[in-house]
Amino acid sequence: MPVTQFDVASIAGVSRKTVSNVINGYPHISPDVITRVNAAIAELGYTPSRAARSLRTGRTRTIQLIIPELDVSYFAELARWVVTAAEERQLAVIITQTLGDPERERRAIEGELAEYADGSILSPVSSDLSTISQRRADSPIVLVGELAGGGSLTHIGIDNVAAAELATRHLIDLGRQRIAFIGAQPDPSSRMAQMRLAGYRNAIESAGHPFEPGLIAHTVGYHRADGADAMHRLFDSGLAPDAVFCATDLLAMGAMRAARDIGLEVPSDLAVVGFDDIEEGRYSVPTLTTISPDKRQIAELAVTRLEAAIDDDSASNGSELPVSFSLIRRESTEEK
Amino acid sequence: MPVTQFDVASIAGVSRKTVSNVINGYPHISPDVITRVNAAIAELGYTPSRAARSLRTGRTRTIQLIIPELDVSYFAELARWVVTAAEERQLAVIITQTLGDPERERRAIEGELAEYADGSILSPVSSDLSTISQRRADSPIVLVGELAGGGSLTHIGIDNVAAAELATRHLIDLGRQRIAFIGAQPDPSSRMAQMRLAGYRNAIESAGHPFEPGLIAHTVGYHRADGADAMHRLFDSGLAPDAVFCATDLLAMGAMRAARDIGLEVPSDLAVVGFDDIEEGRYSVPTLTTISPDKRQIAELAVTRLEAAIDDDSASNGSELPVSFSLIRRESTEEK
DNA sequence: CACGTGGCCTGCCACGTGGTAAACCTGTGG
DNA sequence: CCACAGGTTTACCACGTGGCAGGCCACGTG
Repeated sequence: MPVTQFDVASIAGVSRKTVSNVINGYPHISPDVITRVNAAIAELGYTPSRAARSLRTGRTRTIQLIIPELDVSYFAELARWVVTAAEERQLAVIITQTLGDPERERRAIEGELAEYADGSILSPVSSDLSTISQRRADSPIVLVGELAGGGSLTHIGIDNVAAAELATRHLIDLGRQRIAFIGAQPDPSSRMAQMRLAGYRNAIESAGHPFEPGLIAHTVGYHRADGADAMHRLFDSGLAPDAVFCATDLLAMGAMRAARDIGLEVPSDLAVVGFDDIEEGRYSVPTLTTISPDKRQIAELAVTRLEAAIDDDSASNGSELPVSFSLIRRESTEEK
Repeated sequence: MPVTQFDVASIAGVSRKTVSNVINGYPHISPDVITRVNAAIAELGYTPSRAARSLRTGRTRTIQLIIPELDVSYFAELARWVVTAAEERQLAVIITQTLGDPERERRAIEGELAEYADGSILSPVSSDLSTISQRRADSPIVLVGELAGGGSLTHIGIDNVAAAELATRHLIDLGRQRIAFIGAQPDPSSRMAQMRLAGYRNAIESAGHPFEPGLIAHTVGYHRADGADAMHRLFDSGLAPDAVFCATDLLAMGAMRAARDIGLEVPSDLAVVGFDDIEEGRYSVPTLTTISPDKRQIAELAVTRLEAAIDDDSASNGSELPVSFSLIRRESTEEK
């Protein structure tokens, strides 16, 4: 049987409401009563009922984090900082995985949990934004990931096109001639892949290189295995790239592993650049040059903006919050 | 303004309670009413209030997963499967990070969230079990990780001593003579480190090797950086190990990276075995031999047992559920 | 002395739901 | 034609909390 404010009140010798007032910091309470109530709370180990409080106030102090997969390093690191930032603000975090499935994503956005949570942070996969902004639930949503504009939603993320361009130009500056791209998606709804590919293409073409479709390797997902597969296919095609820009660090890890199996030396035979700056790339052999988005900042901003939108409904206007990024040079693109 | 059963009822032309009955599958309802109520629910997009339902029933269908750090691969993978298993059972998962801090761990176990959640899955760090079993909150707890017996709590995990012994014996069987251990902890409350060290020692001594304290490298944590530090220290000590068993895969990754920086070849100069079988080790250069606990099984068992303990209070007796493990041989311990 | 004034505390209500038990309706047998 | 049974629907209550408004008391002022 849970301890309620009634129990505390009877021990402290006050009314139940006074206990509530003490807990909520109501200004006009005598120091004596405050002491007695707090003592009773401590004695009984009273904990407010989250359910009752939520029912009364309409707030749950819970947010939902919707990501594709928790064990993909980028999302794990992002989740770490989201949970950390939320804890500082006394918010609980419910994590929902979409597994890249649009239907799961839709349920996460429109379902019971979205209604329960005060707000959601969504790392979208494939949903077009129209679905999102037309949903019934009225709790705010903050989008993290690609800065896909247009909607009435707040977006937080780096400029993917510019970042991909920077990464590719780095390879061009190294003097590489045949620069491949790993991680293109046949599905045009994957904005992330589209934007990173666009950045790659910009850099290639503005450097006067020809854009060769044969150097674009499509992948099913963004895991290590996909990167390894793509690398093997690129090699088998006979086009013999001397550099590759991978849409994610995990793809790059798989690609580097495959390169080694093929007998290519990284970076001398093949320079590799990734995207995400997961910790793994700081210790891999060789260490991985990559685009580093400030994940901690993304998480902090997302939680901060969400909290603002929760406290003040009008704050949920669709703003774009750019986050800084940088190119981290490591062994995988050292000069020959 | 949220849609409630009243709104549904007025559209369907029935009482509010009938709506509740339809939702909860009460047996005696005319097909006509069921149809009308369901139509009204769909029309309004009604979603039951989690808060009100929780207040009434005392159940939240939410569990808490308490782990040290979400971005440590082992926990990320474990969390993935916990969330997956929970979703199948319509349970929401709140993730709390302890960051290895006993105080945070205590709060997670005794605090408001533990009370709110129907139960918690805890990957303990340093708390002695007495604290846990004497807590006030009465929601069940399932421990995952080392099988630290004794308490009245359910434990799920592999036999750490036997697993560590198997890993170390593998190095012995390779003919290695000076086998180091990375990941010992000065704090004796870290059962995980103690058990894996004990297994290492068992294997060393039963093979007739001397147990050399100089080959035991202590670490502050279990991250890649700690492994790298430890490797450098081992090398600087002049003891020149020809093999090392690391308490976690991340330590092994750091150790392998440091070995390379030092100029040691893995596995020829130094064989390395890890523990956890994180995906990274399947693609690293070299790939990592490791102890593979069945993380998916651990997660499934944890969620299953927790659900059982929730539905039936008597099921929360302290049982020990062993999980299978195996040694995965990879490049880091290939024959010279 | 009477009357505010303001600090302190309390009673009442509603949030949305599910359990309990009673009311209703329909058809059947005496 | 009435009583009864069983299926169907409903009224009432409680879960634990915070907002609101009002009551009580001591003190200072006219």
